[in-house]
Amino acid sequence: MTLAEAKAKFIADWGRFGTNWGINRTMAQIHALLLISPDPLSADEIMEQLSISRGNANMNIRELMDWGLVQKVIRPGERKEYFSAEKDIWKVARQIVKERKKRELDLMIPVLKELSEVEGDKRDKHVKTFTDTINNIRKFSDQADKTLDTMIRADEHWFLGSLVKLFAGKRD
Amino acid sequence: MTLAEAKAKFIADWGRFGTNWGINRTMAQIHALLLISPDPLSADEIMEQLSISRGNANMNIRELMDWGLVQKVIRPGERKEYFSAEKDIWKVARQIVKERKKRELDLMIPVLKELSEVEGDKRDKHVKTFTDTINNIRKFSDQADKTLDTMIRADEHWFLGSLVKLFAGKRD
DNA sequence: AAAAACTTTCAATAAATTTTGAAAGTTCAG
DNA sequence: CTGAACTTTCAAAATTTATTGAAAGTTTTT
Repeated sequence: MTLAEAKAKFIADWGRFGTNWGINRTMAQIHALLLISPDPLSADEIMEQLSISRGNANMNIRELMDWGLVQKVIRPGERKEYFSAEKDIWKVARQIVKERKKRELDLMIPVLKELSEVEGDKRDKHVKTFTDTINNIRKFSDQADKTLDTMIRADEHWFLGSLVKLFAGKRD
Repeated sequence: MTLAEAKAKFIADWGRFGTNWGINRTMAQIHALLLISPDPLSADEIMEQLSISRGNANMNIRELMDWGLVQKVIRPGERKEYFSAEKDIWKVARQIVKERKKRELDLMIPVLKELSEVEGDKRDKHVKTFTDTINNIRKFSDQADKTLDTMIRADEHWFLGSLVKLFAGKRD
């Protein structure tokens, strides 16, 4: 496989992968392109390489910056803005965990608390099943909240490795 | 908040949440409905409670069964099929991890291997950045593969709890 | 201050995904 | 077998999401 073929395949696959995770295809493709580019790229280069419009490129680059996965690079003496992606996948993973936690789990926890305070007679099985389920989800979420905070703080090359050892040790 | 209000809110929230994860709204809503139902529900009851069509209900129930999150319940002497969801969220989480791993990570690992074998001179920075990035992702994926397998095998109420202790201990 | 170089916005359009519902299929009791 | 009860399929329609591109906005140079 030539480099050009491999690049094209990686961009396509990463894009497809992204859509499974609620990320739009173009955003994932721009990310893929920047991950494999040795130097920062301008919006024009991204538009050209992915055959997308200026508006689309601009919007998705901004989104990637909001996620903390891409940075703007200004070259002295040049008007144009360039963009580069963090290439260390452990940092990328940590950043994604951090953002998703902030955007999802942190918003859900107070909602679950509110739902757990539903009125009604606990002897009614409908009430009981509801509160039991919500409380079960709350316990899980609270645990996940703490765990993810720890992972986010952990040293990059460390967290999954240690996790493996932990589980492996317990099992033997 | 009354039970009816709480149920409606939970179903709506769980549905919205699902769409962030590449799961369709209806599928997540059916799951939510079954999670809080003390007894199994028939397709007709699901259709009615969520105001959705028969085809939609059928399709998404089947998908939930494919994911191993919902089971068919046959009541002796009745023609109609009923459905119930696993209510233990730790089991639900494990099942989701297991399925996503199977559907995504297990497919991606061989692709990464193929991509890492790209031809070209390593002294070319384009080739170097490409292979370095792919290899970085491969290492991450291989680690994640092992870690997730361990998590999937772990006893239900255990894995995140122990994980938290590990991280907490390390930190202090 | 005007033009040039570039970035951002957003209404219109296109594409992808989801939903519907009627028809076809299946199973079973009589 | 036949019909009733139920489930599945799938093409068409509706909805949601993503993309375009031209116009507006901004910053820098002359």
